[in-house]
Amino acid sequence: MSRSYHHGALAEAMVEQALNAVREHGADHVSLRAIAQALDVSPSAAYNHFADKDAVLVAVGRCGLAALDERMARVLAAHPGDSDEAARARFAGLGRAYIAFAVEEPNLFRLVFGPICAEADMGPESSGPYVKLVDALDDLDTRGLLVAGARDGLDVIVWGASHGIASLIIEGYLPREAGDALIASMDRLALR
Amino acid sequence: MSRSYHHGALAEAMVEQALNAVREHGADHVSLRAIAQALDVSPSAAYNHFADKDAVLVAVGRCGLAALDERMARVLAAHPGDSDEAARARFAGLGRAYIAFAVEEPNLFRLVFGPICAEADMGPESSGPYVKLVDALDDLDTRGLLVAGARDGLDVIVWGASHGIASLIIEGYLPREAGDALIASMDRLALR
DNA sequence: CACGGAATATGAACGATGTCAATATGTGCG
DNA sequence: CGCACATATTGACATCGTTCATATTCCGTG
Repeated sequence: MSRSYHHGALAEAMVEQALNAVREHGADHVSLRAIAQALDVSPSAAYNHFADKDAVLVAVGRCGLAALDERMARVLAAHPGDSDEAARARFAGLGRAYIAFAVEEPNLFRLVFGPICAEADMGPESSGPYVKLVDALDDLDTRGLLVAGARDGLDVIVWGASHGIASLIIEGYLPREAGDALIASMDRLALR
Repeated sequence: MSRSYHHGALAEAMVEQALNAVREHGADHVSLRAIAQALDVSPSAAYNHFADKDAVLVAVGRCGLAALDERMARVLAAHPGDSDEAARARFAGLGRAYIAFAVEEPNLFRLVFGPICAEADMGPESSGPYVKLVDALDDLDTRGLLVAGARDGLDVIVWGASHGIASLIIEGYLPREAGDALIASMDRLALR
Protein backbone atom coordinates (compact mmCIF):
# COMPACT_ATOMS: atom_id res chain seq x y z
CA MET A 1 0.00 0.00 0.00
CA SER A 2 1.11 3.51 -0.64
CA ARG A 3 -0.38 4.57 2.71
CA SER A 4 1.15 7.60 4.45
CA TYR A 5 4.85 6.81 4.07
CA HIS A 6 6.43 6.19 0.71
CA HIS A 7 4.01 7.57 -1.73
CA GLY A 8 5.50 5.44 -4.49
CA ALA A 9 5.38 7.78 -7.43
CA LEU A 10 5.76 11.17 -5.83
CA ALA A 11 7.70 12.61 -8.74
CA GLU A 12 5.02 11.94 -11.30
CA ALA A 13 2.21 12.86 -8.93
CA MET A 14 3.99 16.08 -8.11
CA VAL A 15 4.42 17.03 -11.75
CA GLU A 16 0.80 16.25 -12.46
CA GLN A 17 -0.40 18.34 -9.54
CA ALA A 18 1.98 21.14 -10.51
CA LEU A 19 0.72 20.93 -14.07
CA ASN A 20 -2.83 21.55 -12.91
CA ALA A 21 -1.71 24.37 -10.66
CA VAL A 22 0.24 26.01 -13.46
CA ARG A 23 -2.66 25.71 -15.88
CA GLU A 24 -4.99 27.28 -13.37
CA HIS A 25 -2.89 29.96 -11.69
CA GLY A 26 0.24 30.41 -13.79
CA ALA A 27 3.80 29.32 -13.07
CA ASP A 28 4.27 32.23 -10.72
CA HIS A 29 1.58 31.84 -8.02
CA VAL A 30 2.41 28.17 -7.69
CA SER A 31 3.83 26.96 -4.39
CA LEU A 32 5.63 23.73 -3.73
CA ARG A 33 4.07 23.60 -0.29
CA ALA A 34 0.57 23.77 -1.67
CA ILE A 35 1.36 20.97 -4.08
CA ALA A 36 2.82 18.88 -1.29
CA GLN A 37 -0.23 19.51 0.87
CA ALA A 38 -2.58 18.51 -1.94
CA LEU A 39 -0.69 15.23 -2.15
CA ASP A 40 -0.72 14.71 1.63
CA VAL A 41 3.01 14.86 1.79
CA SER A 42 5.44 16.93 3.77
CA PRO A 43 6.75 20.17 2.25
CA SER A 44 10.27 18.85 1.93
CA ALA A 45 9.35 15.57 0.29
CA ALA A 46 9.81 17.06 -3.17
CA TYR A 47 13.53 17.48 -2.63
CA ASN A 48 14.14 13.78 -2.95
CA HIS A 49 13.11 13.99 -6.60
CA PHE A 50 13.79 17.56 -7.68
CA ALA A 51 16.66 19.92 -7.07
CA ASP A 52 14.36 22.88 -6.51
CA LYS A 53 11.08 24.46 -7.50
CA ASP A 54 12.30 25.39 -10.95
CA ALA A 55 13.12 21.76 -11.66
CA VAL A 56 9.47 20.87 -11.04
CA LEU A 57 8.38 23.68 -13.32
CA VAL A 58 10.76 22.52 -16.03
CA ALA A 59 9.21 19.07 -15.80
CA VAL A 60 5.80 20.67 -16.16
CA GLY A 61 7.12 22.61 -19.12
CA ARG A 62 8.20 19.39 -20.76
CA CYS A 63 4.65 18.13 -20.45
CA GLY A 64 3.42 21.35 -21.99
CA LEU A 65 5.79 21.10 -24.91
CA ALA A 66 4.76 17.50 -25.43
CA ALA A 67 1.11 18.55 -25.43
CA LEU A 68 1.80 21.20 -28.05
CA ASP A 69 3.70 18.70 -30.14
CA GLU A 70 0.94 16.14 -29.90
CA ARG A 71 -1.59 18.73 -30.92
CA MET A 72 0.45 19.56 -33.99
CA ALA A 73 0.91 15.89 -34.78
CA ARG A 74 -2.86 15.44 -34.70
CA VAL A 75 -3.22 18.20 -37.26
CA LEU A 76 -0.78 16.49 -39.58
CA ALA A 77 -2.62 13.22 -39.16
CA ALA A 78 -5.91 14.94 -39.94
CA HIS A 79 -4.66 16.07 -43.34
CA PRO A 80 -2.80 13.15 -44.88
CA GLY A 81 -2.07 12.64 -48.53
CA ASP A 82 0.20 13.88 -51.28
CA SER A 83 -2.03 16.53 -52.77
CA ASP A 84 -1.14 20.21 -52.85
CA GLU A 85 -4.36 20.85 -50.99
CA ALA A 86 -3.27 18.59 -48.16
CA ALA A 87 0.13 20.25 -47.96
CA ARG A 88 -1.52 23.65 -47.70
CA ALA A 89 -3.92 22.37 -45.07
CA ARG A 90 -1.08 20.91 -43.03
CA PHE A 91 0.82 24.18 -43.07
CA ALA A 92 -2.17 26.31 -42.13
CA GLY A 93 -3.23 23.75 -39.54
CA LEU A 94 0.13 23.83 -37.81
CA GLY A 95 -0.06 27.59 -37.37
CA ARG A 96 -3.62 27.38 -36.12
CA ALA A 97 -2.70 24.60 -33.69
CA TYR A 98 0.18 26.60 -32.25
CA ILE A 99 -2.04 29.58 -31.60
CA ALA A 100 -4.95 27.49 -30.38
CA PHE A 101 -2.69 25.84 -27.84
CA ALA A 102 -1.56 29.22 -26.57
CA VAL A 103 -5.13 30.48 -26.32
CA GLU A 104 -6.44 27.39 -24.56
CA GLU A 105 -3.46 26.97 -22.24
CA PRO A 106 -1.96 30.42 -21.84
CA ASN A 107 -0.22 29.69 -18.56
CA LEU A 108 1.32 26.54 -19.93
CA PHE A 109 2.38 28.35 -23.08
CA ARG A 110 4.03 31.09 -21.05
CA LEU A 111 5.91 28.55 -18.99
CA VAL A 112 7.07 26.48 -21.95
CA PHE A 113 8.55 29.46 -23.76
CA GLY A 114 9.48 31.45 -20.67
CA PRO A 115 12.82 32.03 -19.00
CA ILE A 116 12.59 29.10 -16.61
CA CYS A 117 12.29 26.44 -19.28
CA ALA A 118 14.64 28.31 -21.59
CA GLU A 119 17.49 28.07 -19.12
CA ALA A 120 17.14 24.34 -19.08
CA ASP A 121 17.90 22.84 -22.47
CA MET A 122 14.30 22.14 -23.52
CA GLY A 123 14.75 23.86 -26.86
CA PRO A 124 11.70 23.50 -29.09
CA GLU A 125 14.19 23.83 -31.94
CA SER A 126 15.46 20.32 -31.53
CA SER A 127 12.13 18.74 -30.72
CA GLY A 128 8.78 18.35 -32.41
CA PRO A 129 7.04 21.64 -33.16
CA TYR A 130 9.83 23.42 -35.00
CA VAL A 131 10.84 20.52 -37.21
CA LYS A 132 7.20 19.95 -38.09
CA LEU A 133 7.02 23.53 -39.30
CA VAL A 134 10.24 23.20 -41.26
CA ASP A 135 9.03 19.99 -42.87
CA ALA A 136 5.73 21.56 -43.84
CA LEU A 137 7.52 24.49 -45.42
CA ASP A 138 9.94 22.24 -47.27
CA ASP A 139 6.99 20.27 -48.53
CA LEU A 140 5.35 23.41 -49.87
CA ASP A 141 8.64 24.47 -51.41
CA THR A 142 9.35 21.26 -53.30
CA ARG A 143 5.80 21.37 -54.62
CA GLY A 144 6.49 24.81 -56.02
CA LEU A 145 3.74 26.34 -53.92
CA LEU A 146 5.99 29.03 -52.49
CA VAL A 147 6.59 32.39 -54.08
CA ALA A 148 9.98 32.42 -55.77
CA GLY A 149 12.80 32.92 -53.29
CA ALA A 150 10.42 33.01 -50.34
CA ARG A 151 11.74 29.93 -48.58
CA ASP A 152 14.82 31.65 -47.17
CA GLY A 153 14.14 32.61 -43.57
CA LEU A 154 10.49 31.77 -43.93
CA ASP A 155 10.57 29.38 -40.98
CA VAL A 156 11.85 32.19 -38.79
CA ILE A 157 9.12 34.50 -40.00
CA VAL A 158 6.37 31.94 -39.60
CA TRP A 159 7.50 30.71 -36.21
CA GLY A 160 8.07 34.26 -35.07
CA ALA A 161 4.74 35.53 -36.32
CA SER A 162 2.87 32.57 -34.85
CA HIS A 163 4.64 32.90 -31.55
CA GLY A 164 4.31 36.65 -31.37
CA ILE A 165 0.67 36.74 -32.34
CA ALA A 166 -0.07 33.95 -29.88
CA SER A 167 1.68 35.87 -27.11
CA LEU A 168 -0.04 39.12 -27.94
CA ILE A 169 -3.45 37.45 -28.06
CA ILE A 170 -2.82 35.85 -24.69
CA GLU A 171 -1.95 39.15 -23.06
CA GLY A 172 -4.98 40.80 -24.56
CA TYR A 173 -3.15 43.02 -27.03
CA LEU A 174 -4.63 41.35 -30.08
CA PRO A 175 -8.10 39.86 -30.62
CA ARG A 176 -8.47 36.14 -31.04
CA GLU A 177 -9.22 36.62 -34.73
CA ALA A 178 -5.63 37.72 -35.26
CA GLY A 179 -4.78 34.07 -35.64
CA ASP A 180 -6.91 33.85 -38.78
CA ALA A 181 -5.28 37.02 -40.09
CA LEU A 182 -1.93 35.25 -39.78
CA ILE A 183 -3.03 32.38 -42.00
CA ALA A 184 -4.69 34.67 -44.51
CA SER A 185 -1.73 37.00 -44.80
CA MET A 186 0.73 34.15 -45.09
CA ASP A 187 -1.33 32.67 -47.89
CA ARG A 188 -1.44 35.98 -49.68
CA LEU A 189 2.23 36.86 -49.23
CA ALA A 190 4.19 33.64 -49.52
CA LEU A 191 1.99 31.07 -51.26
CA ARG A 192 0.85 30.93 -54.82
CA MET B 1 15.94 68.13 4.67
CA SER B 2 14.72 64.86 3.33
CA ARG B 3 16.87 63.05 5.87
CA SER B 4 15.62 59.66 7.09
CA TYR B 5 12.00 60.60 7.64
CA HIS B 6 9.76 61.89 4.88
CA HIS B 7 11.76 61.01 1.89
CA GLY B 8 9.97 63.49 -0.28
CA ALA B 9 9.80 61.62 -3.53
CA LEU B 10 9.65 58.03 -2.45
CA ALA B 11 7.35 57.03 -5.27
CA GLU B 12 9.70 58.13 -8.03
CA ALA B 13 12.79 56.91 -6.20
CA MET B 14 11.11 53.57 -5.69
CA VAL B 15 10.21 53.19 -9.35
CA GLU B 16 13.71 54.12 -10.39
CA GLN B 17 15.26 51.64 -8.00
CA ALA B 18 12.79 48.99 -9.09
CA LEU B 19 13.58 49.75 -12.71
CA ASN B 20 17.24 49.04 -12.13
CA ALA B 21 16.42 45.89 -10.21
CA VAL B 22 14.13 44.65 -12.97
CA ARG B 23 16.69 45.36 -15.65
CA GLU B 24 19.31 43.47 -13.73
CA HIS B 25 17.44 40.54 -12.24
CA GLY B 26 14.07 40.34 -13.95
CA ALA B 27 10.64 41.25 -12.62
CA ASP B 28 10.47 38.02 -10.68
CA HIS B 29 13.49 38.02 -8.34
CA VAL B 30 12.72 41.61 -7.35
CA SER B 31 11.72 42.24 -3.75
CA LEU B 32 10.02 45.29 -2.37
CA ARG B 33 12.00 44.90 0.81
CA ALA B 34 15.32 45.03 -1.00
CA ILE B 35 14.23 48.16 -2.82
CA ALA B 36 13.14 49.75 0.44
CA GLN B 37 16.44 48.86 2.04
CA ALA B 38 18.41 50.33 -0.84
CA LEU B 39 16.51 53.57 -0.28
CA ASP B 40 17.01 53.47 3.49
CA VAL B 41 13.33 53.19 4.08
CA SER B 42 11.17 50.77 6.00
CA PRO B 43 9.68 47.79 4.16
CA SER B 44 6.14 49.06 4.44
CA ALA B 45 6.85 52.60 3.29
CA ALA B 46 5.94 51.72 -0.25
CA TYR B 47 2.32 51.16 0.67
CA ASN B 48 1.71 54.87 1.03
CA HIS B 49 2.25 55.22 -2.72
CA PHE B 50 1.43 51.88 -4.26
CA ALA B 51 -1.34 49.40 -3.68
CA ASP B 52 0.99 46.43 -3.86
CA LYS B 53 4.13 45.10 -5.48
CA ASP B 54 2.47 44.68 -8.85
CA ALA B 55 1.60 48.38 -8.89
CA VAL B 56 5.28 49.21 -8.62
CA LEU B 57 6.08 46.79 -11.42
CA VAL B 58 3.38 48.32 -13.59
CA ALA B 59 4.95 51.72 -13.05
CA VAL B 60 8.28 50.24 -14.08
CA GLY B 61 6.60 48.72 -17.10
CA ARG B 62 5.32 52.15 -18.09
CA CYS B 63 8.90 53.41 -18.06
CA GLY B 64 9.92 50.48 -20.20
CA LEU B 65 7.20 51.12 -22.73
CA ALA B 66 8.17 54.77 -22.84
CA ALA B 67 11.79 53.79 -23.46
CA LEU B 68 10.76 51.55 -26.33
CA ASP B 69 8.62 54.30 -27.77
CA GLU B 70 11.41 56.82 -27.52
CA ARG B 71 13.77 54.45 -29.22
CA MET B 72 11.35 54.05 -32.09
CA ALA B 73 10.84 57.80 -32.26
CA ARG B 74 14.58 58.28 -32.60
CA VAL B 75 14.60 55.92 -35.58
CA LEU B 76 11.89 57.93 -37.29
CA ALA B 77 13.80 61.14 -36.62
CA ALA B 78 16.96 59.58 -38.04
CA HIS B 79 15.29 58.94 -41.40
CA PRO B 80 13.28 62.05 -42.25
CA GLY B 81 12.10 63.10 -45.66
CA ASP B 82 9.50 62.25 -48.23
CA SER B 83 11.49 59.88 -50.38
CA ASP B 84 10.57 56.24 -50.88
CA GLU B 85 13.99 55.37 -49.58
CA ALA B 86 13.28 57.17 -46.32
CA ALA B 87 9.94 55.46 -45.95
CA ARG B 88 11.57 52.08 -46.41
CA ALA B 89 14.29 52.97 -43.93
CA ARG B 90 11.73 54.09 -41.36
CA PHE B 91 9.81 50.83 -41.65
CA ALA B 92 12.88 48.63 -41.43
CA GLY B 93 14.28 50.77 -38.63
CA LEU B 94 11.17 50.39 -36.52
CA GLY B 95 11.40 46.62 -36.69
CA ARG B 96 15.07 46.69 -35.87
CA ALA B 97 14.51 49.06 -32.96
CA TYR B 98 11.80 46.84 -31.48
CA ILE B 99 14.06 43.81 -31.56
CA ALA B 100 17.12 45.75 -30.42
CA PHE B 101 15.20 46.97 -27.40
CA ALA B 102 14.22 43.42 -26.51
CA VAL B 103 17.78 42.19 -26.91
CA GLU B 104 19.32 44.99 -24.88
CA GLU B 105 16.68 45.04 -22.17
CA PRO B 106 15.21 41.55 -22.11
CA ASN B 107 13.92 41.78 -18.56
CA LEU B 108 12.23 45.07 -19.24
CA PHE B 109 10.76 43.72 -22.46
CA ARG B 110 9.37 40.69 -20.67
CA LEU B 111 7.78 42.86 -18.03
CA VAL B 112 6.26 45.35 -20.48
CA PHE B 113 4.55 42.63 -22.51
CA GLY B 114 4.02 40.20 -19.66
CA PRO B 115 0.90 39.33 -17.68
CA ILE B 116 1.46 41.88 -14.91
CA CYS B 117 1.43 44.92 -17.17
CA ALA B 118 -1.22 43.39 -19.42
CA GLU B 119 -3.73 43.20 -16.58
CA ALA B 120 -3.35 46.91 -16.04
CA ASP B 121 -4.53 48.88 -19.04
CA MET B 122 -1.08 49.80 -20.44
CA GLY B 123 -1.97 48.60 -23.92
CA PRO B 124 0.79 49.31 -26.44
CA GLU B 125 -2.04 49.40 -28.97
CA SER B 126 -3.22 52.79 -27.86
CA SER B 127 0.21 54.24 -27.24
CA GLY B 128 3.32 54.92 -29.31
CA PRO B 129 4.91 51.79 -30.76
CA TYR B 130 1.89 50.29 -32.45
CA VAL B 131 0.63 53.47 -34.07
CA LYS B 132 4.15 54.18 -35.32
CA LEU B 133 4.15 50.84 -37.06
CA VAL B 134 0.71 51.42 -38.52
CA ASP B 135 1.74 54.84 -39.78
CA ALA B 136 4.87 53.48 -41.38
CA LEU B 137 2.87 50.79 -43.14
CA ASP B 138 0.25 53.28 -44.31
CA ASP B 139 3.05 55.42 -45.64
CA LEU B 140 4.48 52.54 -47.62
CA ASP B 141 1.02 51.69 -48.88
CA THR B 142 0.09 55.14 -50.16
CA ARG B 143 3.45 55.27 -51.91
CA GLY B 144 2.58 52.08 -53.73
CA LEU B 145 5.55 50.27 -52.25
CA LEU B 146 3.49 47.38 -50.96
CA VAL B 147 2.65 44.26 -52.93
CA ALA B 148 -0.93 44.47 -54.16
CA GLY B 149 -3.41 43.58 -51.45
CA ALA B 150 -0.69 43.07 -48.87
CA ARG B 151 -1.73 45.84 -46.52
CA ASP B 152 -4.64 43.91 -45.00
CA GLY B 153 -3.54 42.44 -41.72
CA LEU B 154 0.06 43.35 -42.40
CA ASP B 155 0.38 45.26 -39.13
CA VAL B 156 -0.65 42.16 -37.23
CA ILE B 157 1.89 40.08 -39.11
CA VAL B 158 4.69 42.58 -38.69
CA TRP B 159 4.02 43.27 -35.05
CA GLY B 160 3.54 39.59 -34.38
CA ALA B 161 6.68 38.55 -36.22
CA SER B 162 8.76 41.27 -34.58
CA HIS B 163 7.41 40.45 -31.15
CA GLY B 164 7.73 36.71 -31.58
CA ILE B 165 11.22 36.82 -33.01
CA ALA B 166 12.29 39.22 -30.29
CA SER B 167 10.89 36.88 -27.63
CA LEU B 168 12.47 33.80 -29.15
CA ILE B 169 15.84 35.52 -29.45
CA ILE B 170 15.66 36.59 -25.83
CA GLU B 171 14.96 33.08 -24.61
CA GLY B 172 17.78 31.71 -26.72
CA TYR B 173 15.63 29.86 -29.22
CA LEU B 174 16.73 31.97 -32.16
CA PRO B 175 20.11 33.57 -32.90
CA ARG B 176 20.44 37.33 -32.83
CA GLU B 177 20.73 37.40 -36.61
CA ALA B 178 17.10 36.32 -36.83
CA GLY B 179 16.23 40.00 -36.55
CA ASP B 180 17.94 40.69 -39.86
CA ALA B 181 16.15 37.76 -41.41
CA LEU B 182 12.88 39.40 -40.43
CA ILE B 183 13.69 42.59 -42.31
CA ALA B 184 15.02 40.73 -45.32
CA SER B 185 12.02 38.42 -45.57
CA MET B 186 9.57 41.26 -45.11
CA ASP B 187 11.29 43.15 -47.90
CA ARG B 188 11.14 40.16 -50.16
CA LEU B 189 7.55 39.19 -49.40
CA ALA B 190 5.60 42.40 -48.97
CA LEU B 191 7.60 45.19 -50.57
CA ARG B 192 8.32 45.89 -54.17
C1' DC C 1 14.69 -15.58 6.11
C1' DA C 2 17.40 -11.94 8.27
C1' DC C 3 19.79 -7.81 7.71
C1' DG C 4 21.82 -3.73 6.19
C1' DG C 5 22.16 -0.09 2.93
C1' DA C 6 19.68 2.83 -0.34
C1' DA C 7 15.66 5.28 -1.26
C1' DT C 8 12.20 7.95 0.47
C1' DA C 9 9.52 10.58 3.70
C1' DT C 10 9.10 13.47 8.07
C1' DG C 11 9.63 17.36 11.38
C1' DA C 12 11.41 21.36 12.89
C1' DA C 13 13.84 25.23 11.75
C1' DC C 14 15.90 29.39 9.13
C1' DG C 15 15.78 33.37 6.46
C1' DA C 16 13.24 35.99 3.27
C1' DT C 17 9.09 37.84 1.39
C1' DG C 18 4.42 40.59 0.75
C1' DT C 19 1.29 42.83 3.46
C1' DC C 20 -1.33 44.95 7.30
C1' DA C 21 -2.58 47.57 11.66
C1' DA C 22 -1.24 50.68 15.04
C1' DT C 23 1.85 54.19 16.01
C1' DA C 24 5.08 57.84 15.50
C1' DT C 25 6.97 61.78 13.01
C1' DG C 26 7.35 65.24 10.10
C1' DT C 27 5.09 69.49 7.12
C1' DG C 28 2.36 73.20 6.22
C1' DC C 29 -1.73 75.89 7.05
C1' DG C 30 -4.98 78.48 10.09
C1' DC D 1 1.43 78.03 18.21
C1' DG D 2 -1.41 74.12 17.24
C1' DC D 3 -3.79 71.08 14.44
C1' DA D 4 -4.56 68.03 10.44
C1' DC D 5 -2.72 65.51 6.88
C1' DA D 6 0.68 63.03 4.49
C1' DT D 7 4.26 60.19 5.19
C1' DA D 8 7.24 56.90 7.46
C1' DT D 9 8.14 53.34 11.30
C1' DT D 10 7.59 49.39 14.16
C1' DG D 11 6.09 45.09 14.83
C1' DA D 12 3.64 41.34 13.57
C1' DC D 13 1.54 37.57 10.59
C1' DA D 14 1.23 34.15 7.17
C1' DT D 15 3.54 32.13 3.52
C1' DC D 16 7.25 30.48 0.97
C1' DG D 17 11.67 27.90 -0.65
C1' DT D 18 15.04 25.28 1.31
C1' DT D 19 18.07 22.58 4.56
C1' DC D 20 19.27 19.27 8.13
C1' DA D 21 18.78 15.69 11.13
C1' DT D 22 15.88 11.88 11.79
C1' DA D 23 12.60 8.29 10.91
C1' DT D 24 10.53 4.86 7.99
C1' DT D 25 10.16 1.69 4.26
C1' DC D 26 11.97 -1.00 0.38
C1' DC D 27 14.96 -4.26 -1.73
C1' DG D 28 18.89 -6.96 -2.87
C1' DT D 29 22.51 -9.76 -0.71
C1' DG D 30 24.22 -13.13 2.31
